Amino acid sequence: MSIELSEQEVFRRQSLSKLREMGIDPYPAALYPVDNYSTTIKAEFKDEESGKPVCIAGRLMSRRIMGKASFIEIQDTKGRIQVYVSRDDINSEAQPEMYNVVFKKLLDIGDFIGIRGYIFRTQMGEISVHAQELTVLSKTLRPLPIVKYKDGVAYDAFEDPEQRYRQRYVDLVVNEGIKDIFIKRTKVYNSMREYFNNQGYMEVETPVLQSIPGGAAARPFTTHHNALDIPLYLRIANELYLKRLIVGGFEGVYEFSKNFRNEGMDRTHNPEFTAMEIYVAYKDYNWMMEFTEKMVEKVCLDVNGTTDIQVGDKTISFKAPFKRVTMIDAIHEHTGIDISTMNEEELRSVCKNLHVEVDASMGKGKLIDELFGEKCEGKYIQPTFITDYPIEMSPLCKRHRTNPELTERFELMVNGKELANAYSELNDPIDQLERFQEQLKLSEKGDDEAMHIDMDFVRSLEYGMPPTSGMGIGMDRLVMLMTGQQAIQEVLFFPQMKPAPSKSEVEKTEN
RNA sequence: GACUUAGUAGCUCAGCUGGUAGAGCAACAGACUCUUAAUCUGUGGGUCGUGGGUUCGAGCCCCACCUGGGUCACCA
Repeated sequence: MSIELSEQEVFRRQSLSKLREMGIDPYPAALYPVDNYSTTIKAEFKDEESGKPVCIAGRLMSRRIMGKASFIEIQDTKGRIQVYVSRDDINSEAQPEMYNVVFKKLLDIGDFIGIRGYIFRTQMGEISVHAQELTVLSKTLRPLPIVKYKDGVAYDAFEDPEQRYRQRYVDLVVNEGIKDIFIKRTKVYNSMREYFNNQGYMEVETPVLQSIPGGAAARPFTTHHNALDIPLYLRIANELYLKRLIVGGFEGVYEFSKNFRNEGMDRTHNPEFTAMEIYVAYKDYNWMMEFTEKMVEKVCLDVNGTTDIQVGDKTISFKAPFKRVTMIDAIHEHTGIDISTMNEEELRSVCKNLHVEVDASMGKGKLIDELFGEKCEGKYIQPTFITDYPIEMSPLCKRHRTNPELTERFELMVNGKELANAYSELNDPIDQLERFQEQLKLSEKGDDEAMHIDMDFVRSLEYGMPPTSGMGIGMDRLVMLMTGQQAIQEVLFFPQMKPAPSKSEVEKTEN
């Protein structure tokens, strides 16, 4: 059983056969000696250089045929350039039908072609390439969506998000600006690497498959190792492994960590996402705040050349330093209530009065966290460090040097969302074990996201970890901010999707 | 997971109080040697997401399912 090809697909397959009949390989093996790019030619051209030979390659994206001469647009990796193709220039003794048959009949929009020619300026003033030789480089069998542009405005853009994400390759080819988002994504990574490497910190790799999914509170993906016959989990964080490396004697280590969490999906959550975590010995969270704001400012400058970013209708300034507010002050500021001396019962009634939903399993720390989350978090649009979180919420974080109910923790809030999270790391092995045991109690109370106990990690602390500060930052969210995107799907090449109902595309055949 | 909204030609979209489908671009045939959303003439292309139901008759009404988007809940 075969599924019928569309009319346009049938025509393209016929063109493919005809090319072969004419002795033209539609998928040639030899390299094509490209020596220029569309936008480079346009940027660097000077009129006295008219006639300079170039060799370019790319997709044929539009055609304006006027009898014996045509203008086409070639799209290469950097952009588009217009090419003038005339019959008498590209026909040759070997291929006298190059223009009338190959170019006009057998080529389609989307096909890869190579052009040898020279640069010139048209009568309308557009810098173009005058073709002297046309080479078929790869024939396309499916029609691309046709998006036309005039003065930067797209007409009939390919914009169904389902199709754009499922077929990102098409999105990247036809929609202007999509590639730029991903180019910026890589610039963000490069800028951050440069920042860390310049200070002597080392990029490392730690296990993705873990037998205890530690370092964060989240539901993991589960898998199974056949040879060992044990369950394994895709990591939800890499924190505990990086700290083991600090125990081992590295002064600063960092990792861009693809993490996996088996939770809901929406426009700020994808089941696999990237966090960058860095740990530096002999530092504390105050040092880390400065380190973080300088990093974010540098990244923003490197990527955008400015510290002001437009996200939706808001302008966000990443100019360091960022504002710092303790969590208790934040709650005071946004509710008018001072919770600093309250016990669990008093907090519970505050939540009730403010209509913040709570349940019986929540302890004092969780209640404060809920209050902050409901009443404050969304208010911090400009980058702001929220500091000194309750101890129950932070089982891997060192107790605050002046208040044992709090921890030396900060989160960086931007655009009403958490962007980064950092601690003065807990390095007291006895305290760490007790905190893990508290988590176990929470788990028995019904909290299915409480942390697992990792005894090997505790053992490593018993061997001694220097005072250390660590910081994690959500790379996808950072890229969203740096590119002004409002959905995580827009900054991931291939966001997670439910499999589309298959109509056995593979069975498609001609006839 | 809940609510809501959508799925019609390769793409972007119309489609009346139910009477078995239209446009632009793309495609095909033709004209045109400086066009640029090229233009002009002509032509073809659709199991209207899938499966049921109501009806003389369903793209439209009803039910179920599939796959998106949005809002909420949980989370980074």
